[in-house]
Amino acid sequence: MRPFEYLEPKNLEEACSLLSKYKEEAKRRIIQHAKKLFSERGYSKTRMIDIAESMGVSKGAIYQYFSSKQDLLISVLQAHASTRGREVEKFLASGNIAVIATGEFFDRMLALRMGTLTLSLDLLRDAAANKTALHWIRESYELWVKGLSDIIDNFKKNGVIQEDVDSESIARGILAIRDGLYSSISLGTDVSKARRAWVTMMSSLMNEVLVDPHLA
Amino acid sequence: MRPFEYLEPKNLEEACSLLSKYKEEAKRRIIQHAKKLFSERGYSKTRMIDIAESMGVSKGAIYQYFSSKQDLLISVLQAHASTRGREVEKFLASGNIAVIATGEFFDRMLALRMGTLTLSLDLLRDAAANKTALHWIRESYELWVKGLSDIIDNFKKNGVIQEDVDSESIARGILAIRDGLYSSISLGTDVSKARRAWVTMMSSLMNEVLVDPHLA
Amino acid sequence: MRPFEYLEPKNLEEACSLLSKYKEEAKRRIIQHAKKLFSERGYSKTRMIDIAESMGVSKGAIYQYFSSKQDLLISVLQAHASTRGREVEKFLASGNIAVIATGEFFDRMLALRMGTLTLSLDLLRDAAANKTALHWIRESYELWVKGLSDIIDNFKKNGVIQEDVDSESIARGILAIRDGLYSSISLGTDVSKARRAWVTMMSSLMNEVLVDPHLA
Amino acid sequence: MRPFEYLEPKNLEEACSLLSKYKEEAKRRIIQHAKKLFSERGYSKTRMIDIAESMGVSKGAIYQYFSSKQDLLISVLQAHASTRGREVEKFLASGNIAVIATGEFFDRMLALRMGTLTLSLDLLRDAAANKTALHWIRESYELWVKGLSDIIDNFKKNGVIQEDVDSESIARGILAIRDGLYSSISLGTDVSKARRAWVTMMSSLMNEVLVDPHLA
DNA sequence: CATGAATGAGACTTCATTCAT
DNA sequence: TATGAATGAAGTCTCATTCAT
Repeated sequence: MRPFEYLEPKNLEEACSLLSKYKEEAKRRIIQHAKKLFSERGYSKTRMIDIAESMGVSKGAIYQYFSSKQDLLISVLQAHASTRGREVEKFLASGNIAVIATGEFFDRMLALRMGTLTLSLDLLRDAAANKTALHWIRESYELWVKGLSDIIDNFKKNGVIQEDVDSESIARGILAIRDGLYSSISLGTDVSKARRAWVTMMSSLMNEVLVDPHLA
Repeated sequence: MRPFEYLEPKNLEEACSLLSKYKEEAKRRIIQHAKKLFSERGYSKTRMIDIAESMGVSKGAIYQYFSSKQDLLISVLQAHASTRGREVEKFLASGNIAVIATGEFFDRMLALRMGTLTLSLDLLRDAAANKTALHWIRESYELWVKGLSDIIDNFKKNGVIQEDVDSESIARGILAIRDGLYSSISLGTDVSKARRAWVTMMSSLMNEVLVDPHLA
Repeated sequence: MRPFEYLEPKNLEEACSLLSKYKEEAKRRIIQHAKKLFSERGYSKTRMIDIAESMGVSKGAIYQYFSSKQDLLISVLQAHASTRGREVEKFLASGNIAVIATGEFFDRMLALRMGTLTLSLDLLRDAAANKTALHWIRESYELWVKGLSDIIDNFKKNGVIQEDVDSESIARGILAIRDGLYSSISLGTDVSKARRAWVTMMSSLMNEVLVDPHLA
Repeated sequence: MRPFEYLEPKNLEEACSLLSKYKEEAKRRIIQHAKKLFSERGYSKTRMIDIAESMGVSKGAIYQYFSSKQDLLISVLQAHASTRGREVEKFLASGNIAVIATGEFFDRMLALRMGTLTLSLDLLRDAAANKTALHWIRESYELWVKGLSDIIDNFKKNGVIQEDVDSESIARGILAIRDGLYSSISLGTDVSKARRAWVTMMSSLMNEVLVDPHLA
């Protein structure tokens, strides 16, 4: 069985194009399934055959696209990092800082973060993982910090946030609450309780840092 | 080689007592070393021989004290849970809420938390782990939440903290920041940056919840 | 290397059929080799690698067909039990009771019995073996007893054997001689001496139980 | 704990004597317990600690008397062989051949034979066992054959048994029935059924070989 | 002489990876 | 390109044996 649907090409050019697309899509699907399983069970406890079976293909098929399990992990993380880049952009797009203190915001963010933490920690402990992948993880975390800091700085310039707040520390604090609450959810905490904690903490924070807390 | 030093007994009674203590101590030391490695490398990636070699004994020796790797993990977690209980007590003993917003407090807490997060997530994904262990982890987390909530409630009664704050949500938020910052440290963030973020976040929070913020 | 020869399929249907046959045959061959070694060396002293090497494959290959050494033993016994069923049928097919007292009969029977005794005793002592396997062994032994008893009863009806003989006891006695002589052969007794003992004992028995001993 | 009771010596000579006796007895007890377990569970599946625990001593104690598990097995078999010699003697002491065809005789014989067969087969398959032990087993089996043959020959001389019977074959046949019935009992056959088969077979045989079958 | 903690060779089993089809 | 049987390195666990006490 093929990991991605096969379309009948009409000529050589289209055949090449379809093949290329096919391979692209096949890789994407493998990464998608691998990410799901790595996040759920952890890297070591996920077998290549688990990934293959979750897609309905054979083990061998995966090796057509990835040279090893390590390579697949790296690809999963790469894909993750680029997704994150887009997450940050979306985050930046939001015009009003106060939305951060809402339950909706929490839910949306949670969905994006899902699985990332365990994935990152797994790779981190894998001695065999190459330096590049490690670098991506760290860099992508700092990307978040930087992105959030910049937003805060922007709001400072616009007079929405007070001049004297430590943007980077606030950014790190917000991300920490996100990750900490996510971990607690992994450990069994109700999402509703975590959401409430988020709203409470963010509301307090907004009260402190906003020039005009009435906006929050 | 013995995993724990041998002390010369003076009589039969003392010999028996020493033997018992010896086994106790041997178990404790194995748990200690296992905890360190499980935390650093993860459960799957830590081999029994790694633990044995880190203690300077053979792998067979470990099996005198623990029937399997799983059993050892459970014991590590049990030991962890009981340690946590004591942590909560110490935490409760601190009289002044405002110390929470200090770097010293952060450092002390970090030391206690070291290794817990990764350990917990690892077990969580280990399908073979028994329900009891899972229960301990969740329970011990909720113990923290409860302990912290109670402290906050106490301060409310004493008029130190405002009546209308949501104690549980604040407690969850504080623990989330702790865990999130710890994770970021695992991922490579400087401890100093994490500490600054902690102090910033906690100071803001104190300003919000304390009746008389000047105390903070 | 494959444990069983590969045959070129002519079409898809045949390919599927061959694949299925291939796996069937592979299992059969593993069982065959395992049976030989278990019988010769005993279950405990036969390593999985011994079986694999005796077939010219790697030990991993065996685990594609059997989930554990225990599982393989069970399968060996199952195969044995079904073979025995066929033995009993062949035995029943023989029309003349007197052939039982011949050396040829002994040789043929010995070949069928080869390996069974030690195999059975081995399993019997293996506490981990499941009840089902134990049941098979016992049942297949009683199948022999029943089969032989029925033959004797038939000969009683036909007036060949005297009415007052205890069919079941005679059946058990005959099987006991068979097994006892086989054991002695295992312990080093010459086959020729065992064969002579068989003929002597069976001739005596026939003289006793036949209505007209001249037939013997 | 000591494997054999300790008696207070009164002088040096007595001390030496007691020590010697003590060691003798300790060996005897170990052999006794080892024989029981080897027979029940088989050599491979019996652990040194099982033997030690069945006696209430430590593993180390056994190594004071036997250099290895193999050595212990050899000793068990040696002890067995010498016991057998005495069995044969007792057998010879019985004056009346016809008692052989009784249930009492069967029961007595069964008790003596218990465990021997599996023990012998176990050693036989143990490649590491030395040639001497193998020789003992075979020799002791032939000792039985010879002993029984001699008795039959004696009865021939006394005119109790017919002159033309093949003593050795009859002897082998009788031993085969004994061993075969014992095996069947191991496999789950009722002792009562086995006993009845024995009596039936032996009665038939006596009828054939005795000069005056009325004695039987 | 007895003990039992420690050792380490060796067995079973898993699973990433290869490769013939 | 897809398949899945075969491979074999590597990990867990057992247990005979040693040896300090």
